[in-house]
Amino acid sequence: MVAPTRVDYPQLEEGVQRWWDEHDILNRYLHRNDGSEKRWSFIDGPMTANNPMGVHHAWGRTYKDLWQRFNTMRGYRQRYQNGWDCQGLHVEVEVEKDLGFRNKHDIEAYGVGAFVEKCKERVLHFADVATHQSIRLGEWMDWSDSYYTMSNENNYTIWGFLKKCWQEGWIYKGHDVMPWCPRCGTGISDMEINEGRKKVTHTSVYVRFPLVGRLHEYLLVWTTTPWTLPANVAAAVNPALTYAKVEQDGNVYYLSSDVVPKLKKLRGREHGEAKVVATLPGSELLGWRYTGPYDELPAWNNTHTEHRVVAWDEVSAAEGTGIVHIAPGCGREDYGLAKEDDLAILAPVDENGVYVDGYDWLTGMQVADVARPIFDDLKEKRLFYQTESYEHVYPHCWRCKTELIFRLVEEWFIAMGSLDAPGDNPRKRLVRIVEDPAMTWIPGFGRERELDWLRNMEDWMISKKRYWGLALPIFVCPKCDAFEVIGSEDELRERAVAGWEEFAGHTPHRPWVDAVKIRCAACGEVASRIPDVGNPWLDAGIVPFSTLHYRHNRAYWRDWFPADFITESFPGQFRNWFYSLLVMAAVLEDTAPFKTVLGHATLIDEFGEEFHKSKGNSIPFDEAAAVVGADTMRWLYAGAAPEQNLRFPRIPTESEAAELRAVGQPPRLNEKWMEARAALDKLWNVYSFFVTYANIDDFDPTTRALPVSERTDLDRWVLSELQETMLMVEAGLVTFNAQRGAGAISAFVENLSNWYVRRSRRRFWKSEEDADKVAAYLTLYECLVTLAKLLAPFTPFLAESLYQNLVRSVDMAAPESVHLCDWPVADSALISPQLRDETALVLRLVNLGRAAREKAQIRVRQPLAVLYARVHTDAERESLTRLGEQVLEELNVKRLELLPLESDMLRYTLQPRMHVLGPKHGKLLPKVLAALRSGDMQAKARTLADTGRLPLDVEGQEVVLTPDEVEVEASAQEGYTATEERGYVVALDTTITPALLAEGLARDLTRLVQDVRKRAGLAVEDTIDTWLLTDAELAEVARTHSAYIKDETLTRELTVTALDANGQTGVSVPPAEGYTEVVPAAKLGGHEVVVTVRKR
RNA sequence: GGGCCUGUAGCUCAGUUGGCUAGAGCGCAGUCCUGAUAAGACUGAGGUCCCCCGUUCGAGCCGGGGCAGGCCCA
Repeated sequence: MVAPTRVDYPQLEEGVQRWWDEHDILNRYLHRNDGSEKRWSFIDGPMTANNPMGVHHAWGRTYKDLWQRFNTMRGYRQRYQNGWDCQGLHVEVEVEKDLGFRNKHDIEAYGVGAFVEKCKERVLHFADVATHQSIRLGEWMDWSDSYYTMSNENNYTIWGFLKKCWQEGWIYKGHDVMPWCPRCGTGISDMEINEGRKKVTHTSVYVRFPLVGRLHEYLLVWTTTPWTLPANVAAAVNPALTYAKVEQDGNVYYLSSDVVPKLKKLRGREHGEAKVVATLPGSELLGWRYTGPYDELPAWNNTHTEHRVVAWDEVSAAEGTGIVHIAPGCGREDYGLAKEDDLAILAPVDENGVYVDGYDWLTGMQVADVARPIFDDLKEKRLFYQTESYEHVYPHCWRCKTELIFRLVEEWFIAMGSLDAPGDNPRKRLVRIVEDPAMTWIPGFGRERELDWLRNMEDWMISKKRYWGLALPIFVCPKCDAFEVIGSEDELRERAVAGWEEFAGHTPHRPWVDAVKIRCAACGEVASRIPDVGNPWLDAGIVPFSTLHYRHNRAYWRDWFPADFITESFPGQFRNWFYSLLVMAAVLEDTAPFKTVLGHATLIDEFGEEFHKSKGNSIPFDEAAAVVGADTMRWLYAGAAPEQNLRFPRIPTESEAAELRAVGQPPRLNEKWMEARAALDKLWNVYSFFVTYANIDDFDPTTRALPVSERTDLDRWVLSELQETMLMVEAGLVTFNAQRGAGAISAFVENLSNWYVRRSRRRFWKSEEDADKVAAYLTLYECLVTLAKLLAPFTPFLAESLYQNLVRSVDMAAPESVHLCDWPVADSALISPQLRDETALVLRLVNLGRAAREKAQIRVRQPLAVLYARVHTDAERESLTRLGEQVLEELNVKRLELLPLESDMLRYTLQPRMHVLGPKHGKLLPKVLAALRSGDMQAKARTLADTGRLPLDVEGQEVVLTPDEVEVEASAQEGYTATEERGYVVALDTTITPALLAEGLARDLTRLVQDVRKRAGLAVEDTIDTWLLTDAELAEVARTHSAYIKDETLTRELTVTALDANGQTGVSVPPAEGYTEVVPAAKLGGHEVVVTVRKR
């Protein structure tokens, strides 16, 4: 067995990984439970294979691996399948960047087929990169069996899903207004829009709309996007706002009352004085007709409708005129309003932002170029009022910085239906599934979040006008406009009337699948697939079907569906993965796709910022692993509260780490990391301690045995704690609470290190090998081996290292790896509540004793004669007669005396127990308390102690209190060196006799020699000869206590030489080859001493 | 505007069904202990438990109303 005192985690992990690889441990782990009756189904949410993995991905992956490992050790058969998310715009964007493309034309010119192949290549590359990074994390998956959402099976299973939706009548073609880059010719998603907002100044314009039937009366409207005026169909007012009727230059304007002052500023030279002649509520304007600014255009004339004033609650007077120009084809809110109020919709521009036919002189012009011509045109038509510079934050394309426009596009949707509607629909199914308490959400608020989304979400827009993605299997007939959905590759082949040969042998992607034509079932015309690709969440949502062979092996699917467990980062997933999983399971089987979902919050950097590639603060996982180690990160993640954002501490830079490595040191981490890893470091210390002495003693645990019943209280206590820890870790993990599990392990390591090992050190370093020593070895060994197994799911590398060194080095019959071991099961017979309580009592008294020493300013090395203790119960007094020795040893006191009740060191106070008295006395309670607290407390305490009852006079009535209602608490009388806590009192006799003083000096001296030994570079077990040169007084002490000093310092021969009053020595001269230190007088109670040690 | 969550020590957070003098870790100051320890122990400084109102003998906790922050949806 070998264990350095300091551990270099990254180095250790590299070694363990190499060993795993050499011994094919992963494979044996994957097949360990092949024959098991029990199965546990985990489904991996696919990670985007578009970039290397950052440390923020490792949080969730730690959870995934942790529960798989835990359940493997518990004997559950599993699939261990990892997944990669492959299709979508984010991949296209990266490939476009790589190729230097700027827009869709570049892609078309390059060739869609070649471009799609590039996307595939990129995905395969980064799946490979992330696989290696995940292995570095210690994540154990069947890496040869990862699923890819771009696979044929995944895509065709979605086709089946879409066909089912279509058969139910839930697929439809709809329209939506979305942000659009006229240069790139593509829609911009909500995620993308957030990256491109910029502050800009536009020339806004005030326009007057002439009211029909009210001569010279106008609505005054305002817009920052003049190019949308030709698409105007309505004007919106807030019915709750007050509007003013203003007279100016012989005309009448309507606008929000709040804006009137602004009008005076605006009027400029062209307009005269404005006068408010009346006010009226917005509701009165509703339904008024007006003449639109571009009614002369054919596009408007084709609508066969009129412009009118409509109501919109969102209209405010904060900007503009309180009357909003509505162009439903050019604005999201406008479009929403149009649907509500059944307004006409004009879509004036094409995908390049150019006016389409029907807009007369505008047709063929770019939106970016029309502001000035439109102002001129309005002036000519006498509709122009004024322009105004307006600064605001406006969305831009995050790739090419072009200002976005809002544009009506045709998209495909899955209808969600309404909860109020009659009959069946997806929304009803989804809500029912998520409301079912059989589904567990951790943290619990997740369910409400998801339900909120499900109740309020719009229909699911599944189409995107791009290239790399699911080919939506929707075929539209050019003649009769009927559409149908093809549900599988077989169906496509059967229906194909053209292009099949061209497609055969390709993946179902653009452009190859586009070649296939079918015959319209309704009219017999040849129909083509729509060019759109699918929303990538379809790809991820189908996974519980596609990867479980839903189409071809229903028995297998039934075996693994639904998932027992999924875990992902909460933010976003409510409307992404969780949502798509739910929709697909609801549509296909009307059932839940998973039983338990664990969500975690966001990993943030040391400054509280989210990790983001574009911010430049992303930390590649393997870089961090090389410095802090994978186990350290895993421990940080496992110990974190999943519902709270987790701060990732700063890691040393490459150069800092390299500097230390150059001198053979592991990278030094900051306090935050040290704190996060404290339990692991502490465990390593204990382990290193054990190995040190086991080596010295040549201790072999396989050849020794000693029944637990024959071991000491201390041993049985720590074994009891160990069993309880096992129960707690298991209880935590079974309920998907890793924090609880990690916390239990940390707490145990703390107890093991700070009490068990601290109290047991002497048992290990004493020279004779008796039953007590064997007991100590066996007990500590048991603790360490069990900890290795408990830690295996959390920190697989460290656990393996401990296990190999502790177990495999002595027992070749044991499982070859800790990850092939069974999960340790607690032996409840070893749990002793009595020992737990007794040890807690000892610890309490020790702490009180240390505090008392602090108060008396007497260091622990100075022995004292008597410690007085006051405890509560007879049982506690009895315990102390057995365990008092531990208290005395720890506190360096000779004798323990229990204080009698009547001791004059104590005084008593009466503590009312509110939760008993409160319900009993209610409103009378304040008076009862007053009566209790008045008068002689000591006498009352005595009465209660003697008679078991305490009568009180409360407003002439007798109220009797009993011991379970009032607690008698002892505290120390003033003037004693005593400390107390909740009625436990510890007092010290601070008299230091000359004998005690000498003994204290001897201990100081011993400690000094130990320090010298250490600095001399001696090994722990080296025996030495020691020379001391000092004054007569200390020399005398050293001679008196020589046996003690020799024993403690492994000194065989101790030579003490006293200086006489003149500083002259006697005879003995220390050898020149020894190691000598002069210890100044200040360090040893005023005695200077020269210490020499020499290895024998 | 709607939903969910959060507000307690300098920082990060606990705080059980309402009950005595509100806790922990880190950090800070001091003392101690240590041949396992980059460890540990003790003491100290540090709080309007976001604010207001209510219920109650009693509110950090329950109810109402605000304020501030986060996430999501409009």
